Amino acid sequence: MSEERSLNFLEEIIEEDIKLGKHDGRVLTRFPPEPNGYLHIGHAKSICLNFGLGKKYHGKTNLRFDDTNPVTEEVEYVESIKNDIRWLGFQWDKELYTSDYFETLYGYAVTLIKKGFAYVDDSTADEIAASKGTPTEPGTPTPYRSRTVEENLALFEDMRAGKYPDGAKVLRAKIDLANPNMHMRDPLLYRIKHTHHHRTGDKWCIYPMYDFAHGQSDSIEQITHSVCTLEFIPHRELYNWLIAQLEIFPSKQYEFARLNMTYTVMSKRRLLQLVNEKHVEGWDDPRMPTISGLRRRGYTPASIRNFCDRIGVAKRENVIDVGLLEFCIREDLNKTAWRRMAVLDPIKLVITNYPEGQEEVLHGENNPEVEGGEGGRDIPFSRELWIEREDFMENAPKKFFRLGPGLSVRLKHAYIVTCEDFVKDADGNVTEVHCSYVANSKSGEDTSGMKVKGTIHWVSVGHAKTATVRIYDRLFSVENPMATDGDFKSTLNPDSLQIIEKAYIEPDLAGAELGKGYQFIRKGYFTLDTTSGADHLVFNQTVGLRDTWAKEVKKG
RNA sequence: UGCCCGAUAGUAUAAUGGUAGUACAACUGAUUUUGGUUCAGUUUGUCUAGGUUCGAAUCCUGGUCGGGCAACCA
Repeated sequence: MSEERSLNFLEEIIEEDIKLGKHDGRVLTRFPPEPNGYLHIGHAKSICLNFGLGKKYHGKTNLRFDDTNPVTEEVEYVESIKNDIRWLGFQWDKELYTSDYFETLYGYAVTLIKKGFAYVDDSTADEIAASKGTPTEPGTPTPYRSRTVEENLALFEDMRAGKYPDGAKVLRAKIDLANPNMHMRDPLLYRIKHTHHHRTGDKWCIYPMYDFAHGQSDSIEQITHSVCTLEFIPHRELYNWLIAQLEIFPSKQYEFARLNMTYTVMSKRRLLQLVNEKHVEGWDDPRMPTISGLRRRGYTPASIRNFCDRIGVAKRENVIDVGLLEFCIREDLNKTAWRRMAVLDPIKLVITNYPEGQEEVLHGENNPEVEGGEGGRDIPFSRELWIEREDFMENAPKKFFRLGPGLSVRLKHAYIVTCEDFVKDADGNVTEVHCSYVANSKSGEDTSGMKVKGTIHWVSVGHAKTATVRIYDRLFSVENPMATDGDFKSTLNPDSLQIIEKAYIEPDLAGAELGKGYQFIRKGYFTLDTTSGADHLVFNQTVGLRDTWAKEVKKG
């Protein structure tokens, strides 16, 4: 631990604050999701950041649901969000809801009205938009801007009492219609929505806007460092203005660049679209960049935390290569996944000089990366085996270290075999490969002195179990689906899911556990799908192994 | 056209006036009973023009490029 890791800009700010004795050195952050969708890998970045900051500086982190818009929010989302955060390995200090502060927020609004800093406006949405002017032209006041404090107080009370229909009136801050920052041109504070809220039920028919809820909630909780994404930068002036007028705890807002990743989209709105239009199975489809999707795909919490650590935190717009995420999960699984053999695209291999009916039990370690191999399992061996179709070539090039007429390979954990013949069907497809084995070449007791370049995996025909295996590829076929001219969905990768109905797996895999990662030797990392059952195993591919041979072939 | 934010290898991210470093990617080689892993090595970078300074990625000025801002969304 000699290398001192450099600080990101937020850590620098916090360390400076601590040095200056701000808030007596206290650090309190928060993660503020709106319960209107599932969490994705971009949220994971924010979660790791906020909880990480809290932990690093001996502070705490609240989980606060930003539930000010009952139209889109649901309890289902609340539960999934809590589950995902826990699964990622973080524990919040307090579980809070902006809706818990509705009464306080209402009081704040009254305070603002009394100070002459807010008014009730009867204009329509279009009228208000027009009255705000444009970035280059100042706005103009609506006829309601000059209402008296008493009038505003009474009207606002009536709004709360439900005397007006949706959209009839809003409460606006009275700031500056000519401000170069559009967010300061009398922003909306409250709107009328006669909608059932997932927590407050029908108690309220007016709901605060983000700008009149977020900063105030931060302040109520005495959040010291309120970290959000770049698009809120222009809101910061308003955030500070409201806190100053209300004379409440001065939380401070800081902004960092959200995560973008190649070959996917990263907004709840678009992910919801993919779900609703059935381009994927659901929020937890293994191709989705959601936490639940990654979990079902076989990603581990550690690999995601590690990823968030490596991508860094800055204010520059960025697009992370999805290859880095894949590197992180391979790095983790290589050290932890138990090795097993599975043949996904089978052809039969017959060992012509191995006695019919003979069987033997071989041994394979669970994990060669660990001293002692973490134990092992028995692997039945016999005369007829399934091997991978791609491990045989009729006319093999020089660098093909697998089977072909006259070529020898090692069968993993077993014997060296030499190909002598093969059988084709009427269509010219190879159906069987005939080999002879070298009896004294058995793994662990090889006295043959033979050296072969290649080792291939296999499964005994008579002992094999079957499973459905799902192979996943990137959801989109272009790096940036949003950069396309038309609909981003036109760049969906039609081959993002390949289902192998009948793969042959070694018998031990029948006892595979949900949530555990396995390496199918030479193929990749796999995990049991949530829909898998004892009578019908279903595996999802988490990620393939690095494949330098495929690269070689591609190069020609 | 107003305001705001940003710009360092292909992608990210450090260097806080003093040797441009790290990770991923790419490439070469070694090892290997996984064409995996591991190990060794190579290639590639400060947007631009001025200025300040003994010295600038860093400070200043102008420009260029990218992003954001005019939801009764957050």
